[in-house]
Amino acid sequence: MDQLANPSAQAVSGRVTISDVAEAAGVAKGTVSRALNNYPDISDATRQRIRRKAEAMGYRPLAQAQAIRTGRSRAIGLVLHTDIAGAQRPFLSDFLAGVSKTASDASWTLTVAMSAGGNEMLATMERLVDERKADGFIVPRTLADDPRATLLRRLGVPFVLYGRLREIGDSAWFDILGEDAMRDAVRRLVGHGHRRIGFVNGGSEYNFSSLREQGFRQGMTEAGLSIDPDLMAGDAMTSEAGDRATIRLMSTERPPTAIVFAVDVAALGAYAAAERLGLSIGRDLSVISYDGIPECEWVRPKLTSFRVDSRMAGGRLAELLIRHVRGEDPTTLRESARAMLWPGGSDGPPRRTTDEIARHVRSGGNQDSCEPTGGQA
Amino acid sequence: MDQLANPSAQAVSGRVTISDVAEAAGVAKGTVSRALNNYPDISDATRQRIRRKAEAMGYRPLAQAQAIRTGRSRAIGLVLHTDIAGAQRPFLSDFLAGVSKTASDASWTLTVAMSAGGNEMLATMERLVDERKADGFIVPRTLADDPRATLLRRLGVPFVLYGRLREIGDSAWFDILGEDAMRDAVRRLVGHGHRRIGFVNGGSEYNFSSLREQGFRQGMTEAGLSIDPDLMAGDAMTSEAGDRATIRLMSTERPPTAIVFAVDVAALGAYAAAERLGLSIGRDLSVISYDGIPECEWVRPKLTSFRVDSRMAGGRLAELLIRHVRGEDPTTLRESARAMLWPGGSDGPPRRTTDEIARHVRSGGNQDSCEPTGGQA
DNA sequence: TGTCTTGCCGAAACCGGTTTCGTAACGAAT
DNA sequence: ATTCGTTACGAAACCGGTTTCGGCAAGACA
Repeated sequence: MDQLANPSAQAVSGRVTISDVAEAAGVAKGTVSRALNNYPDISDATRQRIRRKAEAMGYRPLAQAQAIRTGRSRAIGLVLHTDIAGAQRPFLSDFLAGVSKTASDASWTLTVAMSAGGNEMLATMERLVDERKADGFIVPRTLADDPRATLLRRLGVPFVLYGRLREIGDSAWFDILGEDAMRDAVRRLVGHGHRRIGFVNGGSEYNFSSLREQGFRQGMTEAGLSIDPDLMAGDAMTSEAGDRATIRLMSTERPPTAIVFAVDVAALGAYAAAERLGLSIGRDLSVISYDGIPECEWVRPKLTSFRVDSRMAGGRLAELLIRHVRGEDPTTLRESARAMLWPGGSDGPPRRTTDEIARHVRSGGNQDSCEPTGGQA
Repeated sequence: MDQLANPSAQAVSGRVTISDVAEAAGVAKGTVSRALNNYPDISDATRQRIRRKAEAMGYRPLAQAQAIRTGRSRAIGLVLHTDIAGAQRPFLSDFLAGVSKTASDASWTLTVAMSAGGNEMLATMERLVDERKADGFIVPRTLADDPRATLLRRLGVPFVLYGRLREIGDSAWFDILGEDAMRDAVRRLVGHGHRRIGFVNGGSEYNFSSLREQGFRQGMTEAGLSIDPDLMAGDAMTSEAGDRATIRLMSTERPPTAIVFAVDVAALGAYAAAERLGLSIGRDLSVISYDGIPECEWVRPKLTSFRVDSRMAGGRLAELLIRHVRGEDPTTLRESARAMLWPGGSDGPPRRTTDEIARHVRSGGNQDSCEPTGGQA
């Protein structure tokens, strides 16, 4: 007799409540709640009936109301740094797209906050938890020893790391295997014929830096190349730092013919450095980097880089977090993916020997900087 | 006798509730609520006493609980496009920083969603309202005739536009005066000595495009220059489109010596076009653009652009929205700001006449592309 | 056949707030 | 001294859910 719910019911009250469903189904509202939440003490027949009825009426529980009892509001928390100089900027849009798409498909929402790092960030997270605006967090840019993880563990709040801690513990995480990319970068350069290869790492506070260095070392070892400490630099998270590091490496007794960068923005600094040194990127100096920021496409020659699919990463992180909040064992919520090589014109066979480059640099460079700066159309 | 609240109370229950405050103050919880929400039927003495007590106990009302009665949860909604090719990417981080900083200072939070535009986006917004995850919206990238505004008006949900509608109505908005920037760009070029100046506009669906064109036209008129329809292009929202538009303008009978772009990404396309045509940006062809994306700094010569302070914009928008939700008249919630000139090396005095350029282009360009491509260190 | 489980559901308390309603106390007006 | 109107607050209903508690009926067991 009550095959179809009155569709106007929704229009009248503005929204279908659990009481509406209960009345329509002829049961108590507590029963509806338990039926929909899969309590074991509801018979399958009743559960199905209520479920169908709720569906037909377009009932969707109000997360807010659930939250005041359950403490959970189906919201993913994401707290970003305001300050890191452009570090996360390029990926942010894609990353958010991935997170929010997955979230909204699961009827979750995304609460975003920004803060200036340090204790302020921890306070922000605590406030979000306290106000029940976030059931759990995605923790981007994992540090080797991350205070955010420490805090969230203490609070008993679920979280998923984007990256891996030095001490993993029982945390859930998703990460891109930057170490594999660095190794493959070396392989590719060796394949071009390079023998002297430098490495410019990112900030040592990030755990990814040590992983990427490991990857670089593995690649060198595999190729039977020794690692010259003079050709190793670190803490380059800006183009200025990348510039300085490049200058340093190229000013050594026996400069490299190729440099692997752990971070794109640092690699961009190599372009400025090369310009001043009168070296041509892609010919005199090969560069391979990591991240795949859009600027790779703008510089000439285009920067060869391992591209990270930030959107996919965001999506995976969101799913892992939701499952964590729902109670799955975090140690089973771990995934990784690989970065994809995006070839530009910034790497290729060495056109000058180490000695030629060294001489050129020592002579002040720049005399023949007008030779075409490589790169295709 | 009860000077200081027992700080452990908070630790015990995990959170101070309104009942805790009521008990401590010796009043009914309804009284606390009314006192804190400035109901007129509470005496000043009582109000002060309760306020101080609440303060001392660190009471903060749970937005969720308030929401189920009031319908408002102190959350700003922001729905972004997933697809617009990188169009919003560079600003997003700063913009979010501005929004969330202002929001959190007012104890508000930010709910972010992304969707593929069109009806899906409208549905997303409606869902957020329905689930009380957003009390109002910031509407970025306002279209000339924006369906989001139509929807939100119909739903009676407050919103603030980032940009201006063609038909403003009674909407609240914040905007950067792109028209002033375009006018100033023309002035600057005229000051350099340019007489033939082209204009490449953004997408006609955006209202800012017609505003910026107005600004360009005003600048030209002011300088006593006529506007050649052959030197006007539009709908360039990508570097490819900017590339094509540049080629078209430079292939006319009497090509321009300078082009004003309404959008940075389009202006970046001019670099590729100039490369193929054998023209040197900043010498053969001056370019001024608008937005101030980070890529301006990476290209050579650096792109002269009017920089938008996205962080400030986000902050202002958040504040206007909060005030709107709190009941202020939206027609009083309107602000504008100016973009700031960020000079690069992409514009300067014309080094070649229109005719020389025309000859060069017709001859296939490219023979003397090796001349230093301008730009300082 | 009587009792003990067990399955299934209604009733009611509860979460942390807001809002309505009713009334005690007080001063002013009659 | 009544009556009346305010003022200021307590009590309780309410928002839309969840969860506890208890009881009825049917099946299991003795």
